[in-house]
Amino acid sequence: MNAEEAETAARMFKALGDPVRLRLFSAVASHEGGEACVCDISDVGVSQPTVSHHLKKLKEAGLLSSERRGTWVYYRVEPSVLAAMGRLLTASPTV
Amino acid sequence: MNAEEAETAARMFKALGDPVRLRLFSAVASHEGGEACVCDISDVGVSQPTVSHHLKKLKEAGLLSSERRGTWVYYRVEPSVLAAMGRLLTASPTV
DNA sequence: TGTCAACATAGACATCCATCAAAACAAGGA
DNA sequence: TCCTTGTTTTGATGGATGTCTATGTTGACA
Repeated sequence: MNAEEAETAARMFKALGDPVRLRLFSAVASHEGGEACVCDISDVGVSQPTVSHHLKKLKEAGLLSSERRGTWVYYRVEPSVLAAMGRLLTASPTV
Repeated sequence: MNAEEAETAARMFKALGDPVRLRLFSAVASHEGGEACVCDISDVGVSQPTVSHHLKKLKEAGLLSSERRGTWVYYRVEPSVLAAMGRLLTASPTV
């Protein structure tokens, strides 16, 4: 694994390396339809701006995407990125 | 996912959320025999004490274990923890 | 147009973290 | 015992990060 690959992958792991973000991500992933509006997942113990801040981070890391529909903004997981991260962990050649 | 679970899992993701640590971890995992001494994997572009610092972090997160054999200290991956992290990502019910 | 609700941004602040140089520790050999 | 090599710990420092309050923006509706 070269420096560039490590940089990209680390950015994604880092995004999940915060308890609040991990709970938000998990809530979106497990929500009905694979997507959730912010109002559905905001009960993680921090203020609303903080939730918004963390969702932005997850989005910047490529783990979530968002779309506004009327009053609400819906977040959904990016399946391909998720699968890639999973492979990176389980496919480690622990010979 | 409750707060406590998130705390534990986030600690592991966080440990891999640094490019240097990710490269160190990958180097140990892909090294012959599934283990490597520090001298085998120190060429990641930072000073040797920094390497030691990061290896300690990975160890504290439960991702690596270490053992001293004579002059050298060998690190190896903890397969069970790795598998659990992989499951956490790929088993997300993206219904 | 005005108001309300959902969400995002800005700015401030305290804390954490990656990094290095220097020193300490551990083990083997002369 | 002294020296050399491999590894960890310590202490310092600059930068990143999580959190809040306050404010801005966007869209629905009367």
